[in-house]
Amino acid sequence: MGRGGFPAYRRLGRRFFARSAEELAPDLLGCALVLRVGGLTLAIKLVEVEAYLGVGDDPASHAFRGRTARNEQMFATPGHLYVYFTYGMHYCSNVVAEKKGVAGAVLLRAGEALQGAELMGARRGRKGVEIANGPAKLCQALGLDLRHNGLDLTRDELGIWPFETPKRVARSSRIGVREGRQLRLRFFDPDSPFVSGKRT
DNA sequence: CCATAGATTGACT
DNA sequence: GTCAATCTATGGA
Repeated sequence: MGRGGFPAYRRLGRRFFARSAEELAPDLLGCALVLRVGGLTLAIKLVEVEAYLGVGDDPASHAFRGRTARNEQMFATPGHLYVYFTYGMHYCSNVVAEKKGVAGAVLLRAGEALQGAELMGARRGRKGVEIANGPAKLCQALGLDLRHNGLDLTRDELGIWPFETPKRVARSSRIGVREGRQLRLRFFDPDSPFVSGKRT
């Protein structure tokens, strides 16, 4: 049995992820992202995510111009993990949505440490809200990089569990994107202090 | 508080 | 060659 209150039978399965990124994104808020490695459990409650759409639908999406080596996982079976490297030094992670062959993903932007805060804080050189209030910070806290690209969140060492339901869900345009600003595909818990910087 | 520069590499045009 | 789904330090109000 999983220690830390994340038993296998409660883990989110394929069906939960198999829908559009825009539908999936808000339902990920309040869920726990759990990594089990070396007998250790790290858990983060998701408080901010962004949906990225498929080919030709969303100029800010890595999949906008079609399939490439980098964005391959955006077309994978739903429930997989898409990790990309950016700005020469950072990793960001996404949950794959839609159905196999159709691109769509949800960027994990920010969360609150639930378990393993000491280790994650040490990795980040920060504490409290600074542990995972940004997509690259969240990856650094969990130690996620390209080795984790393509993991199956329904079976592998990283998974997602229902944890709590946010009282409210707010919606805004996405952060750090130039095009596609009219698409309001950022979802966050407006009552959480653990969201990243701006909150328009 | 806010604004801005620099870091640093690979993917894509 | 250009620039990115970012973060941090620093400098000024």
